[in-house]
Amino acid sequence: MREIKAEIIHGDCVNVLSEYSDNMFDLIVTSPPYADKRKNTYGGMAPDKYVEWFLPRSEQFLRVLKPTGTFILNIKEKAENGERHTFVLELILALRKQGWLWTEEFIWHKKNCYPGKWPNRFRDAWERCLQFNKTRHFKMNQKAVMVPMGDWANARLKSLGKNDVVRFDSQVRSGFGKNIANWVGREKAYPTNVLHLATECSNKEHSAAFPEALPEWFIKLFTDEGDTVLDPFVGSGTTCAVAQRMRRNSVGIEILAEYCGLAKEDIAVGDYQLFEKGGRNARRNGSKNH
Amino acid sequence: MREIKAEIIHGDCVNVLSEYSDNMFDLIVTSPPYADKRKNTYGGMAPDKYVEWFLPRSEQFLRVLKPTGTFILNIKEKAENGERHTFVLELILALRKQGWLWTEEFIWHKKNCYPGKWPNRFRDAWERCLQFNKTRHFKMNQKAVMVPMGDWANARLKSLGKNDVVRFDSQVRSGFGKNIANWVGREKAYPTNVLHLATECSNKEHSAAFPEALPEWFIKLFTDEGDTVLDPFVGSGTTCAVAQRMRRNSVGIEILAEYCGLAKEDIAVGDYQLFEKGGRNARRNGSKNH
DNA sequence: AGCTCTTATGAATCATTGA
DNA sequence: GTCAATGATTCATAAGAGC
Repeated sequence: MREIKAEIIHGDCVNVLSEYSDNMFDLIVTSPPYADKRKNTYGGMAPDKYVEWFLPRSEQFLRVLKPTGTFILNIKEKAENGERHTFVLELILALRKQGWLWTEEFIWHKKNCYPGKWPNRFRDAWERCLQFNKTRHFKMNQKAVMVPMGDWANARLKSLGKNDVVRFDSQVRSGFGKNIANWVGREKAYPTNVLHLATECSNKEHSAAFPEALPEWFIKLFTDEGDTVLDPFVGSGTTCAVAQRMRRNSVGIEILAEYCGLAKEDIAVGDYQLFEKGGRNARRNGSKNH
Repeated sequence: MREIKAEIIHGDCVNVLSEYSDNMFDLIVTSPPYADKRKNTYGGMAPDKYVEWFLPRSEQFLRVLKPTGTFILNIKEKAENGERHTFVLELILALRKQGWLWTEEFIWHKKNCYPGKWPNRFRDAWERCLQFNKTRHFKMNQKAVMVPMGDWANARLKSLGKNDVVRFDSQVRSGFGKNIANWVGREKAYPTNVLHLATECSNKEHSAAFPEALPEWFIKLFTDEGDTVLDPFVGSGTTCAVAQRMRRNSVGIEILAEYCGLAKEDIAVGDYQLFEKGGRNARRNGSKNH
């Protein structure tokens, strides 16, 4: 078996990537810091400056991505003064001008979105997962995501517990998944461009930007084993941990030193997890269990 | 009981609305012709020209909508040459320049979306429902659209024990205090900005732009009984039929005569009036309708 | 195992207060 | 006034504990 490498690099991706050659990566999947009024958070920048800040970075992404590669950008605009901010729309337009193709917009439906109540707004339960490409002919393994539950379902088809039905329904939302028994021997269904995932609510001290299932899904869809994944805003290292577990090489870049430390721990545990064949949650709490 | 009126008017909404006074409508909800679909029937509306075509119409919408009213625009860009077209993004930006507030973007998740398979694209299972307003203080009846609560509340409300009010400590972190008193006597929760509705599989010959549940939801949310709803691209009349059933007055405008006929059938005899653009004079098509 | 019940918590938003 | 910080509101999910 070939060795799988996962690197976490401390620095600003615009600088770090400038030292990489062209056409290195098969997939870029990331959840950049959102524009925010609060200056003291993660490098917080004003929404008005966001596009200007992003473009030099995406220029590097465009260069280091293979022609058959894909760039997935998870982002959502905040409400401000009663309005949705338009910086994401402007970013899409600017990226197209930069040379990207705006291939698709996936919706991540956050089933357990943040609570709250306001006089003229409901809770925000979705985020954008924007797909950009360099060419129309990119790699896409549709079959890899045909079985939403993966090996898990095959192992459990015999028992047919209540939870099996529930989890299947929540993944597919297709209306025909009432009973997992119907699924046996049936032709597998392709997913749509709407992803139903819960955010992770674990007892951890630091929060991941997105749940592991999100990068996992895109890595399955847009890469093969042995390919190389980049997350230029890797945060606590979720993307690299998932990539390693799935036997994809990965490079994660993070500007905040304290996150880099966490990210490296995550990889180490993930490496161990290769033998476990356990779920995501097992890996999260791995240190407790072993 | 006051009488509820439903009018279907044959004509182009930009002309028809010019004869209406300011501030007439409480809600505008519509699903306009998509840019690339009915190109031949609507006079060559290429995506590139869409914004230009739309703005004179939305200028009328802005004028005839009450300050407390809401404009809901159901729209989705199609994929063309492997890319999503950007005309909807450009439209949002243009509408803001025109004076609209872009208050929210609801996602309509189409549970049973159109089947099909493509080499590098999954089925499109969602559409945008863009919410625009004239002011920040618009009418919104949140209680009217509440949904059954998750199961956890049922069990929870019986016990009402202990530290249900804890987490109020609220010193570190922006964690919520959970004040169980807010749940007493409640069986329903507020929805989110993601709508899960199936498309309708009716046997009608025309293709319904949206299922009845969609205008119904927004009419519930943004109007009271006796209010007045406008659909400037009413098509087969779905919006007016729903409005009448919910005891809201409505005006539907449609440029295609054959759709006007269908719309007429949808509305109970005696409760609707069908007008021709440009006045009540008997004209060429008048005999067909009356 | 397989239930139920308990508990923790998350890329949120707005009105108000303070500098 | 303009901008930043604080307080108030709230629900789906999963881990863990108990039976």
